[in-house]
Amino acid sequence: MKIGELAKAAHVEVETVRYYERIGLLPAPARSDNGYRVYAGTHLERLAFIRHCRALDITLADVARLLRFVDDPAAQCAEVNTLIDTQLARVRARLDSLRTLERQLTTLRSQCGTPNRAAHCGILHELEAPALGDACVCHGGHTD
Amino acid sequence: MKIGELAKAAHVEVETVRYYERIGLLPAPARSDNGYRVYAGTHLERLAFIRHCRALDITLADVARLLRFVDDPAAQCAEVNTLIDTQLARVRARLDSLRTLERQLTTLRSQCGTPNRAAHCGILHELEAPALGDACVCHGGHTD
DNA sequence: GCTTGACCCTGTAGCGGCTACAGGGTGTTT
DNA sequence: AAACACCCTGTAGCCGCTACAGGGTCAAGC
Repeated sequence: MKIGELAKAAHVEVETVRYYERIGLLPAPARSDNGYRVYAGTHLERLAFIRHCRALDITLADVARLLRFVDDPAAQCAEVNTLIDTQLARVRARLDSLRTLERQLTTLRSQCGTPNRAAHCGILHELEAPALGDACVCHGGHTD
Repeated sequence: MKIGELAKAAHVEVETVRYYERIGLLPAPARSDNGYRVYAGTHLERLAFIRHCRALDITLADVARLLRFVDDPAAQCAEVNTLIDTQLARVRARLDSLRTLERQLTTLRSQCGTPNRAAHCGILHELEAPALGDACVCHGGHTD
């Protein structure tokens, strides 16, 4: 399998495959006489594993950690649980902050009904508010 | 006001202030005899404006656009509304995808009750599944 | 046999939004 | 006079790719 075929099979860009090799996530494959990379089925499996993790927004550093378990089936997998838990906590924290952000932006948006001169624009006015030490509609009572 | 004082007042790193100047968001201030930057109140206002926008996760490119309205109070502010709407749409899209992600990770996490050998770890097993063309618990029936 | 086009190679730079140095100068305090 | 906090410029690093530039290789069609 050449790199283009591998990439297509895994729905990944060719450059991404080379990138994963460069950072050591994907082992360097054999080369044919002309210098082209030649991949085996195990490479596709590993690449699919990586992409599956990435679809779950797991960092490449954590993917590397998970791959160590793939490579060492006899190891205890407690760290795998911890890693998924941490990832879940990260996602939930980000969810919380995005929910807050949504509220803030909605409130901010409601400050401008009909477009106006910038000088009287409710949105710009609110964005400027904390600069003057006032409270703003989007960030509750405090100016941060 | 020296850069350290400005930074402290706006709860920003000194490097960030210099960075904003370098990319043209913050106008270059006057310099004192020793070459130190000397800031006026308007700089603090502008910096607070930028940070307020950043707290709302508005990109620096969009902040630059907003600042143009601050600088030109006679302009029509319709673009401001559009910009906030776009930002809100971005946040909501990200919220959707994070909610999906949370479900997927929760399902994945449930695959491992008690830590085990990696060879029998339900989580690793599920992460490997699509590599073998099987369905995985986290991504529904299809293999992505 | 010569061109076209699709593919492959290496190496490097860019994205955003900072952050962190290195290697220097300045200014106040002890 | 030394210690320390602050300031300066310039550059490189973070993440996870993506996009070149500048080449080589190979099969198909004329």
